[in-house]
Amino acid sequence: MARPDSLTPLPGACSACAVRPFALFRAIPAARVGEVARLRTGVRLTRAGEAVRDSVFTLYAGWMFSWAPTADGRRQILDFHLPGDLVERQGDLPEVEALTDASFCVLSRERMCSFMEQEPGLALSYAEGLARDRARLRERLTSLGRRDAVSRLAHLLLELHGRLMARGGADPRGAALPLKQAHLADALGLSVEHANRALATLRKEGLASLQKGRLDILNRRGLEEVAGWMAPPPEALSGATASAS
Amino acid sequence: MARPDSLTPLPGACSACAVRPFALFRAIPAARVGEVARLRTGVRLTRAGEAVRDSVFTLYAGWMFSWAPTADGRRQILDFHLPGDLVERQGDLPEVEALTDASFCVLSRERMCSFMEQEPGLALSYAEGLARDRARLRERLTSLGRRDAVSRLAHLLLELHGRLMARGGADPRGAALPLKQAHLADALGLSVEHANRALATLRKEGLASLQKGRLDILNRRGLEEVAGWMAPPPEALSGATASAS
DNA sequence: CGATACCTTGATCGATCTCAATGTCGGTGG
DNA sequence: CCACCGACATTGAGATCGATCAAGGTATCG
Repeated sequence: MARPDSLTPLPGACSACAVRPFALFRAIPAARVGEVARLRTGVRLTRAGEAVRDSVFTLYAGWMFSWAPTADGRRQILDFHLPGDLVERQGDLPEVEALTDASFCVLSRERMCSFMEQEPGLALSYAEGLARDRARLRERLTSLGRRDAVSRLAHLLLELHGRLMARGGADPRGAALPLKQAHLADALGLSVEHANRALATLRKEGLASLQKGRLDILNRRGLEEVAGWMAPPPEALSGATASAS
Repeated sequence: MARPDSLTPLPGACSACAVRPFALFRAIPAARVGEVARLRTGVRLTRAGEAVRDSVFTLYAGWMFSWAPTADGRRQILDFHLPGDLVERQGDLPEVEALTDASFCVLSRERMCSFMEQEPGLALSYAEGLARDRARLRERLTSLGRRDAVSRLAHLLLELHGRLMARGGADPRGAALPLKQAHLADALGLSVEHANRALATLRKEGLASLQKGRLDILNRRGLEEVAGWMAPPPEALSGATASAS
């Protein structure tokens, strides 16, 4: 049931890392990848549902999500993390939890900083990732502020599908999504019951269906329509450096 | 009525720039600030309510905001920009509009990028700004997802007050806020009428009042209480470089 | 003085929440 | 094999928060 690769041991050498083309270190020329290994303080495995306490790491396999608690004890999911993503926590926030079994490379914040000071390409790659995060958060903010439940849901499904496509983790008809309805609800600012009804609406309209961890896109055009989707723009300031999208 | 300094001519030399301590270029040692001037392609003035089309600039005086249109023609305000902020647009989005009369320094994206490649401190400073934006967006996302109207409003007022305090633009009792209720509504995902009622609630409870462009914080503790406020955490990955907060 | 922009208030409507069941399915122990 | 259990999904009914619609009110400015 867990993704086959989530607990696979990581390659020892970063040069062989399967997610590097999508990760922070894509910016480092192949010849110098050896130095990257020295930023790493360890490799970890974690089980679905566990909290992750490391403060800087690259997710290698599996999914995670970041969330913030509210005063009344509920939570808001801030972002989902896919293989290759750099995840960062400062102090206690945000909380990061493994959505599936997962493995990741812990990095030394200190060594990263000094490496970035010698290697502007790395700093720019880091900035590029932040700019992407920002763009995604802006899109979500627009959803929560101005779109109704069905539209929000459609939007999130398209976003996740797009991110998976970009790393070869999906085909155009759908993808594996290990989300429970509770995660959708917490990401979209809805109650679980209403998230369920929104999902049912998409299914009844023949637009998309999410069942048993599998997303099926039944009518892409229609789904984009209800989402009020606009194609994501190219890249941020660091666009000059950008490569894969 | 407009802020006195919004249309004041900018100093010719970046070394004399009043907002540099809060801006992207705070990272550049004083001795090298001369080179910064070469990144600048021009200085602009704009009137309140006008759209700004330049794609990278540092706001010098006045306020702006970024927003995204929705499919049904409404809008979501994504962020407010204060003097010293770096503002960036890619392609058409987000839209940026001047909230007050404003003046700003337009930068060459191309020259910025190449300068960052020689000057990692600048790239890190850029990243620091992005990380701050992200933190703010996360907080807003939590508001829109999980807090009610009054709490959202209290949160936004505290956030803006904090940002102004950090640059010496406010005292602990309040600050000048050139926002109309329509801006609050569009930032908080509310109707104007409901934003008005939320504001009235804060006033009636003796927590805060916003009138004629002036925010008064009447009961900070109480305001933080209804906001579900948690003190903002220190800095991001680039924290090693961080200076003022 | 009138016009315009902004704020305020009230009444009604509707989307979403809450609460309370019920259903489904995969596992687990007897 | 079956009974039960826990986690998750689904459905229904009623309560709420905030949207919408419709007037006014107020202030500023030409």
